[in-house]
This record gives sequence, C-alpha cells and structure tokens, in this order.
Amino acid sequence: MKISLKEMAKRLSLSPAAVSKALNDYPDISLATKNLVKSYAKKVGYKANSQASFLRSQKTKTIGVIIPDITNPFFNKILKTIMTLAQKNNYSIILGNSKESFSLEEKLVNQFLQQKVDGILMSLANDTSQYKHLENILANDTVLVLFDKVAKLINCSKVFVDDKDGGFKATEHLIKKGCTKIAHFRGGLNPQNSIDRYLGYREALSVNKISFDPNKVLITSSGSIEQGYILAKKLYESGIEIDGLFCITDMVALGAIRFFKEQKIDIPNEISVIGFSNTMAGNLVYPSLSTIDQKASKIGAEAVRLFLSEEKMLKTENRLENQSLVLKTTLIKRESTQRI
Amino acid sequence: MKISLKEMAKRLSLSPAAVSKALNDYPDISLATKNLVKSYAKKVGYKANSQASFLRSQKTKTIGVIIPDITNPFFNKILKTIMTLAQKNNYSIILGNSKESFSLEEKLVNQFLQQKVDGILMSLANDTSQYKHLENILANDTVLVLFDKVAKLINCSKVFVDDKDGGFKATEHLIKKGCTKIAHFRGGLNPQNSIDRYLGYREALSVNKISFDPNKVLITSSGSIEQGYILAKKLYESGIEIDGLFCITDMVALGAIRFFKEQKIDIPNEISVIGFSNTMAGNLVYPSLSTIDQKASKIGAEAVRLFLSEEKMLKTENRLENQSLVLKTTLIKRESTQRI
DNA sequence: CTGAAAGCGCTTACAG
DNA sequence: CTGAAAGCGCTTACAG
Repeated sequence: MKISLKEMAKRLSLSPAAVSKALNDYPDISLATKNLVKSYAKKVGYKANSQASFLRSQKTKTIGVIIPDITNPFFNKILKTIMTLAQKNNYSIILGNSKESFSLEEKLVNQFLQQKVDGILMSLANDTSQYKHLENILANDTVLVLFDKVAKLINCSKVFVDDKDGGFKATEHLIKKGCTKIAHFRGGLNPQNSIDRYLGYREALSVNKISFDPNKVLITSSGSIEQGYILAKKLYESGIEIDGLFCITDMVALGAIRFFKEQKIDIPNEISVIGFSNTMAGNLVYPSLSTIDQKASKIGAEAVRLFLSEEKMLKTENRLENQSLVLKTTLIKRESTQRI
Repeated sequence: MKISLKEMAKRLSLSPAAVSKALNDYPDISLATKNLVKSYAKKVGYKANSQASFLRSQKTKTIGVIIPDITNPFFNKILKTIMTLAQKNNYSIILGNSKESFSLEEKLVNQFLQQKVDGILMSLANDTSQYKHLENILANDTVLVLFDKVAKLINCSKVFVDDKDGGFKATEHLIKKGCTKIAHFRGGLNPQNSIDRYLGYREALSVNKISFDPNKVLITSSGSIEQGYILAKKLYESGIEIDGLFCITDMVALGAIRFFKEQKIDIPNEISVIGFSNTMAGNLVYPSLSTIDQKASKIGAEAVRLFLSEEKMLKTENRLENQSLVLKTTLIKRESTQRI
C-alpha cells in the first residue's frame, strides 16, 4: 500500500537522490525525469513522510500557536486568520490552550520547542509574569511573535492594541454623552491590557477635569458575565452613584447591564455602559452594546506576516528584526450609550 | 547551546543507546545510571528532538483535528474539550479549519496523513459528499473518529447527536405550548444533521396530527443570523400565517426574532421560537431563546476516548473496533416559548 | 544531468 | 546491566 521514496526509485531505475530532487523541483534534473517521477508518484499516491523530510532539512513548516482561552471569540477570530494565512503559506498549526495558566503555557512552549516548530505565535496567560520560557524560545533560534497580551520586556516581534488609547476613547465617549460619574470595572492588576485600559480611563477623566474616585473602580479577574453582574450589584448596594460605566470586556458589560435591567434602571439614560472587544453578542442584545473594536483579524494577519518576515530574515541574514506593531482601536457606538 | 543525545552520551562516557534507554525508563538499565543520566539531562536542559524520535518509533503522539468552522461556538466547545484531554494524555493537536469546503478538507486530510498523525478527529464539511479521503485515512492504518457531522457509510468510530430526536423535541415543545402553525427554517439538503432535524420536525407534526405544509419550510444554507432575518422577512411577506418557528440553529432563530421584533410581533405569544445548539448568545438576548442542547463537551470527550481506545486496539490487536456513539439532546426552555 | 554516500537524531533488536 | 550496529525515510553536499 504505502510506498517509500526508495521503493519508487527502484521501480523507476533511478537513484533515491534523483527521485527526491525531481519531486522537489531541483533545477539540475531533466524535465523528462521530473515528469516521469511526478506522474508515477501521483499514480501510486506517493506522499513524502514529513517526519523524515523535517529531520533531514531541519525545517518543520509548522507554527505553534498558544492562546489563553480558546473559547473567547476575540482569540478565536485571531486564530481563524492565523490559520487561513498559515495554510496559504503551507504551514501547519499546532495549537495550545494555556487556559490563562502560566505553568501550562510553559509546558506548551517546551513541547513546541521539542517538536522543532519553526516559530511560536502566542498571547500570554494572565498570570504569566516571568519570561524564562520566552527567552528559551529565542535561545533556540525559533521565531517568537507575541500578540495581544505581550511582554514589553522581551525583545521579539509583537503585535498589540493600544489599550490605553482604547480605554481613553471609551471613557471620553461616555463623557461626551454627558456622564460625569463614571465607574470602571477593570481587570486584574497584572495583565498589561488591564493596566493600560485603566490608565486610559484615568487620562480621559483627567483631561476632562473630572476628579478620580477610587471607589468607582472595581476589579474583575475572570472577565465573565457573572462577574459583571456581581460587581454591578456590589456597586449598586454600596450606594455609590454613577451615570456611566466602562467595562474591561463586553462580557462584563453584559453582566452589569443584566443586573441594572433587573433593577429597572434605564440603560443608557440613567447609566450608559460601554464594553471592550466588540464581541458578536454585544450586537445581539437589547440595548445593543457600545464597545471598542480591537481588529482581531488584523492582529492575526500581522502576527503571521511578522512571523514570515522574521523567518526569512533568519534564513538569509541569520538575525531577527523584532518589529513591534501597535494597532489603534475603533469606537463602536450603539444603543447602550445613545442617550435621548 | 543545544545538546544532542550523542553528545550527552560522550560526556557521560556512556553509549547513546544506554542514554536513550535511561531517559525512556527502560527496565534493563540500572537505577544509578538512570539517575545520573536524568539529572545531567535536566542540568543541561536536554530535550529529545521529537522529529527524530517519531521517525524511529513511528508514533508521533499527534492528533489531527479538522473542524468545519472554527469560530462556531459549538465546535469551539468541542475543540476545547478535545485539547484538554489530548494534553492530559500527552498528545499534540494539529488543527485544520475546513471552512465547510470539501476540497480544503481533503487537502488537510492529506497533509495530516503525510505528517503521520496517530489519528484524525473530524467533523465533515457541509459539502462533503464523497469519502475517498476518509477511506484513505483508514487505508493508512490511522485512527479515524468522526464527530457531529459524520458519514454514515464509512466504517469508523463516530460520535454524534440524535438530531432527529432533537428536532422532534423542539417541535413537540412548540406544539405543547399550543402552536399549530409551525414553520421550520431548515439547513441545506445535503448535511445529515439538517435532514435529521427536519425529519424530527415532520414526525412531531405527524404524531400530533398536524398536517405538514411545505410552504412553511424554508432553506438556509449558511445558518447565519442574517439568513434568519431574511427568511423571516420572506415568510412574513408571503402572507403565510404561523404561530411557531423551529430553526436549525440558534443564530438563525436570533435573526428571525430580530425581524419579528421590528414588526412589533410579540415573541413568544404571537410566535414562539426555538433554536438548536444552546449557543451562549441565546441566553443573553431578550427574550432569551429556547433551544436544544447538544452537549458539546461530551461529544469532544467521547471523541478523544474513542481515539485512545482505538489506538490501543490497533497497537495490541492490530484491528479497529469502530464504535458508534449516539448522544441524546436536551430541551432547554426559555422565554422565547414561554407563553402567557 | 544522475548517482553513491553520508547523515539528520534518535530507538531498537541483538549480542555479550 | 551496557554497547555496537543498524535503521527510520528522507535530503544534501560531492563527484562524475
């Protein structure tokens, strides 16, 4: 059934070397031989054993992708684009789901290195705060592209969103709509995007001469709908008055809105709410959710583009360029901030 | 920097064979040697080159997974479970997104076979109607597990949902709520799940002595929100009266509901709507969407379990068992069918 | 333009 | 308990 290159060579009375070269279109093989070999290979359904080719050529044509949460629609969109472009360039994808866990992330990196992937494209887990595993990637002459959740200290290629600017836009939008008592449900203290969105919030307040009130900032680590609901309840029961709310993610915003609706609070007229990410769900609910779009597929496309360019650089000049790309966000205005 | 097994052997004054066996815990190596080798390997950060091990041992510890739409939350949940269990059993995942295209699916299968994956777990694309590529997997002594969208004609392991029963449950639920003029937005004519849900709809009508009206059945191929909206509009403008609607997916149902709401039609009292899949979005909208739950993570878990058991069977008895597993669905009652 | 030889980095019978 | 040798299935200098 299965036939090896050697066996094909024997049947065609050629050397294995000639057959290999013919299949791989080496210029020093006659067209006649190439045609003979290729048509025979097609006839018997010959497929080269990738493991063997890889071992010899030291290139696996494989990219390792690590994502913190595979069910998150934002990462999903990024992944989709990465896969489409990888396929187009004849790369396979080995996928890892770190589940926001540093130790799993570390394990996946080691596993991928062992498998000799040509590059690793990854977004860091929330509790990743040391970077030995990333340095290890670079030390192994493997291309590393960080996207979305990146480590600023590591010298590699990066694509990420200007979160501070995004947080600023979201908050300023609320201010323009007339909100003056604006709360913020932020993420954990560690992840860079959580910090930056918070800083954007602070800056928008400051630029607009609205004094900052730490009691209006609550922390959600999970970023889930349930947490949004719970934080909204906590804020409401604490008696702190607000007329605007900027949430770190759409999910948190949807949870908060659900609580406010249960309290018969008019969204957006009593409290305007804005999320972050432009998840599809935000467009399905009533009131539809204003949000900040992060251009997921652009992030994915740039990550692959950077990988390909680094890979080429490594091959031709044996060095990396380490480009950083910062993408701007876009404000999406919907009903949850459309005051009458 | 990087060190090979051979180099390690030299430094430890051992043979490469002994080092390899020590690392892989062969029983015929002394504990002292094992400890020596392992601790040294750890010290210098030695990691076996997977490509080389694979080539020699003919096992890649890799599973190829092919999914028709990677952004679909249902497949996503399945994928998540598959990945968690694969990781737990020390398998890597190579992922392919067929985008519902037969030719891409075929290409991915060939690519995976070339990479000598130990098994392929896949859900078929909607326009897959010939199965040579599947037979090819089996002919290559590679385990094949089909899930959700399966080919009944192919003799391999399968996990899928009893779609006919699901369609029956959905339709009967509408009937129990008092609906007598029930429309169905079905999927394409080819996919098995589309056919089966439709058959369940027919059977529920027939069992309950409601005459079938072909004008109340419309076809959506994409299964998108937009199509749901368009079909609802088409039905509405055609003047055909209905008081219940069963949609092939939640997305189609959400699109239909959006149109009906724009027409100020009372959901559920004028028209009750039920979807299929139990997508998260269905729980976020108002009215929340009644639906049929397909137990995505159960499907994923069973797919991996079947793979592992087939893999073992192949190793020990050199044959496959080809088990088929049919999972029952569950009715989820929410507001979109909760008549007052 | 084609072939003989070496080798990628491991593992696996086999011998002792 | 350890080692020498062969080999997994390819590709790549090198020679002619």
